[in-house]
Amino acid sequence: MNIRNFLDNQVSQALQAAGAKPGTSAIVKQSSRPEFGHYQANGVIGAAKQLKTNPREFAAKVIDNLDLSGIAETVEIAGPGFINIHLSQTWLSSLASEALNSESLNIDKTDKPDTVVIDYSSPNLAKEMHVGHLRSTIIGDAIARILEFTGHTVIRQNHVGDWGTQFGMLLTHMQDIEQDDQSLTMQLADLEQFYQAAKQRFDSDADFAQTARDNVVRLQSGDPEYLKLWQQFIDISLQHCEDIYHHLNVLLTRNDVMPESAYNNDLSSVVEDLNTHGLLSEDQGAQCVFLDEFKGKDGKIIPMIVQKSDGGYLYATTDLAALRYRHKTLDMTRGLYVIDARQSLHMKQVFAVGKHAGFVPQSTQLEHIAFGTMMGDDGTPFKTRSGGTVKLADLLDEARQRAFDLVTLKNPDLDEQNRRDIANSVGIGAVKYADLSKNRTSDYIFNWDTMLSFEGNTAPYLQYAYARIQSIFRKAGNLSQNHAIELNEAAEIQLTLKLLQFSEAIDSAAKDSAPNLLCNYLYELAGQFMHFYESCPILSATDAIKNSRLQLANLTANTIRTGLDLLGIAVLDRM
RNA sequence: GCGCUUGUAGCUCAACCGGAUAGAGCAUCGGCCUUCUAAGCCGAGGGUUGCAGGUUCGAGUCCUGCCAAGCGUGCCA
Repeated sequence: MNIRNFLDNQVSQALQAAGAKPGTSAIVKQSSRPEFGHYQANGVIGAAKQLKTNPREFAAKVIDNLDLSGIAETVEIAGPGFINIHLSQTWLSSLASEALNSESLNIDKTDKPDTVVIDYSSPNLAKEMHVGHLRSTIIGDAIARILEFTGHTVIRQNHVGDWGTQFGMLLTHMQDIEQDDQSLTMQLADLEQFYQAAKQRFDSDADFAQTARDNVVRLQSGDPEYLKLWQQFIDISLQHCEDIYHHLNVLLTRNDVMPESAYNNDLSSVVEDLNTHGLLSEDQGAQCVFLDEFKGKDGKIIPMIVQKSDGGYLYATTDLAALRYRHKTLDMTRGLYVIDARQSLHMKQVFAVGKHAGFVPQSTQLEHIAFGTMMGDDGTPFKTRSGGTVKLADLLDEARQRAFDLVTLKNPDLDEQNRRDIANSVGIGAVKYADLSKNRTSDYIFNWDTMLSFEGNTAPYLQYAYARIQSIFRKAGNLSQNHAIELNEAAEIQLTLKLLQFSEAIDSAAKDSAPNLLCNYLYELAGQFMHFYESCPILSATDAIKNSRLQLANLTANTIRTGLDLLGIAVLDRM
């Protein structure tokens, strides 16, 4: 049940019954201030303007056509012609009971399910995952979970980079130390160092460099020995990724991996298809697509190059092949690409060329879910103190360690294993939430102290609210189900209303692929709960009130758990 | 040159197809632990929403022009 949508429908119908043009929307929103009720309709004024009538008089006519008996306590005209709706407390409490008795918290599934292909994480397997992969991985994972929850068919695609010239260098280095199996396993345990070692040989040893280049050709021509070596390297690198995904509580598995190399055999036909559609033109030896829509004020068109003058293909070609595959084989109706904002021109080109070439129908909804760069305190891209890239594994270790220190400080009596477990959820949750709670389009400043202060709008705040509720339940003993919810105190009403708005938060997060909207909601919910917790004692209240408040606490816990789960963040019974 | 993105409190960020008095957290200051976990709660101060115009009942939000920053822009991904 999405209350906003429900009221919007009701008021919109009344609006049209009162004489507004068909299709006029009531624009119902949550009220901006408590004295304006629970919801306000903003569309009446504009509709009255269109009809050239007095907004307040028109609003009265709309109310005459609006029947919210049993739902609204009062419906009133305010200001220049707003309609303020105060919901009935009995309606709110009955909705809360319904949510409590529903598996899905009474959240509606979409009536227009899409097959959404979501491309996220997509690291390059030549190196170890670093902080540059963090945002795509956790934002994409949250969006995938949210869309799945709202009833869409979600197909995850981890478009890993497993092909390219660096592999010649890596495999050659690997081959040289393969004789000693033990040593190889050890060296591959740190892929970053392995890459650096191979790179150093490549740069300083001309013979090695030549062998590496020859080996790229051997690999690409399908030499079985080299393919075997390559497969071995890829397996190990993927295992590194899976370890990270596991620690991060990200749902990607090996089944979701659809590597670049999988499209190798499609690339030439992509170029042929473009030619068939008359999109291809040769320029300075390269095969290009020039589209008018990429023409600037200066009259120049930025082309998309799909084949180099030496005959090699580019990532644009691979992306087009992937697009075609996602339509033909996966039946995608909506495609989301959770990729760095710097690729926005590239994504626009892929989408435009893909549609012109008929790789996907015009109706397919293709979206670049862009996000900003992760910055350090100084406003430059996030690096280690010595200027190197930060390995994701190290970053997560630090988060867990810092959280462990804090848990130990706050709760020294818990045994160590317990504190480790709590620290894992708190540390990882804090890292993810800090990112997810921000509007993804702007650059993101990563700061340990802000993130792991564990105060204010952070994952631990939400986890703490949940842990407090669990503590109450432990003390309350058996929880009687299905007890009536009585709303008397302002804090109870506000909490209930907020609980019932979970559906609205999920819908807006799904619509805009914006997990931060869900974060905002959960933070406000936890805040409402904290307020309720302080002002409405539960266990010491009389039975009727105690049971009622326990129901509210229970629904709050279910909502926080579900909401955090959609973000890929765990809850804790104690912390 | 052209294009994309961003500019809101000292700092990090919100503000839901334009809505009523622009909200939080951190930091600062002041209160609250014999009462369900103080990782909490209550309160105070802090703003010309980069600048200038425009559109209208109403603009942080839309349009135009400037300013500033970042990124991208034919054979890396």
